[in-house]
Amino acid sequence: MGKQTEILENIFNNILGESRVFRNRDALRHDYIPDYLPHREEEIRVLGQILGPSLRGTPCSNVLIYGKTGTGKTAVTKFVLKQLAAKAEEIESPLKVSFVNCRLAGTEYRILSALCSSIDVKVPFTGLALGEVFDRFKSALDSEKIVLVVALDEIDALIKERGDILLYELTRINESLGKSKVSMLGISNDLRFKEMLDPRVLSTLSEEEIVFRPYNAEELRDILEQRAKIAFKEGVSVDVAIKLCSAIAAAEHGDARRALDLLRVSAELAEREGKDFISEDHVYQAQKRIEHDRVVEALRSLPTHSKIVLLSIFLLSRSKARGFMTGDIYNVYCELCEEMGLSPLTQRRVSGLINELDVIGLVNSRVVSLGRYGRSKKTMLGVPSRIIKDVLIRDERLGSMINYAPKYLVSLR
DNA sequence: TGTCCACTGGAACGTACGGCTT
DNA sequence: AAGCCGTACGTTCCAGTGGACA
Repeated sequence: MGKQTEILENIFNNILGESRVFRNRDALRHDYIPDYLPHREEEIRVLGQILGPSLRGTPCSNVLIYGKTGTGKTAVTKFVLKQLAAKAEEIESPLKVSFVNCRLAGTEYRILSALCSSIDVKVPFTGLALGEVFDRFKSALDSEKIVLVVALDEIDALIKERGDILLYELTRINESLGKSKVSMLGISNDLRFKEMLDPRVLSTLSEEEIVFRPYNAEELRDILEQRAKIAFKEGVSVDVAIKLCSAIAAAEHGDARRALDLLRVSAELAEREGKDFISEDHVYQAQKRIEHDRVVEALRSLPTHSKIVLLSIFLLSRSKARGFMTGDIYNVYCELCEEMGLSPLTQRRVSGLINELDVIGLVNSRVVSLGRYGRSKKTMLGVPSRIIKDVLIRDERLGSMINYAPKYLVSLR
């Protein structure tokens, strides 16, 4: 066996073999649903009471669930739905449940097709008119008696870009249904979501409301401790790490997802070092690591023109100025495009791309007024320029432009 | 006090695409 | 095969605007 083969063999064996730290790594993933959710007894009880009637074959009230990310909305909902479905099977009730993440689904079409597949209706990936899919959904529902509980996770994503036509249709579906009934459960982490909604939809949808408060540090600690028991081997010392992880996450938004990620990555770092304890230092390293990975990933998956816009801002930020007007960015952008033999997008579009970069957090921009000199957006990098350079320099087309000196910049002085 | 800059951001529209129905 | 559909990504057009300057 050659030396290199041996090295790889070792690495693989290490990964496949027994971990010194983990017993069940999945327990730290945020999509893992434990059989007990600490500090959410009340929410589970209330949701159970609301959905309960559906077991008897009568439709239940529609519910709106609010709360910031990582407050357990999705976990509680999935937990309750799972038990509901199990109970329904036990007593042979005509109840079906369907859970759709609107943001992941992406489009109205795919949301509808997910709903269809939950009642065993096959629809093609694309090609059908929305109305056609909706009709199939309805007629399949009414072909037998079904009580369908539909959970729409991240429902705000559906409204924001597409308006509430689909939601409107869904809330009114019961009126045209004979035997079957549909109940809806909307989950949103945007509290302003209600304002964007058609009042008619809102009143039907929010017959009941549940608000999920963020977890505080102690509650987060309980959650982490519970998961740690499942995830880690006995004898692995994690108490310090758990304390720190929950403190950090509590200081941010009380986000359990964040806390779990932190703990998992810290543990992976410890594991890689061959340690059987997780230190505070591991947690701090993990914090940096998570942020770094997030940025790198966001950066890499950017479309070409967004990258060029970002590169323009990067090049501009080499001058000492702090924050750049859209006009300046656009000029540099056009120059880069020409240099690379690409036709530039319009300024309107670039302005939109800057907004998108702002949303991801790669840049920070705000609208400022310069009085006589107009009104524009002032934009600066939102992440260390080092990272941007490191990623862009590896880019096939953009790598060579990283040291380009824009003529426009020179002409400014 | 009004003017007017340099944009912003909404809205309507165009085009390309994959993939269905008929 | 033709025709239609939803989606993604752009363009074109334009009304609206905060505040420095005359």
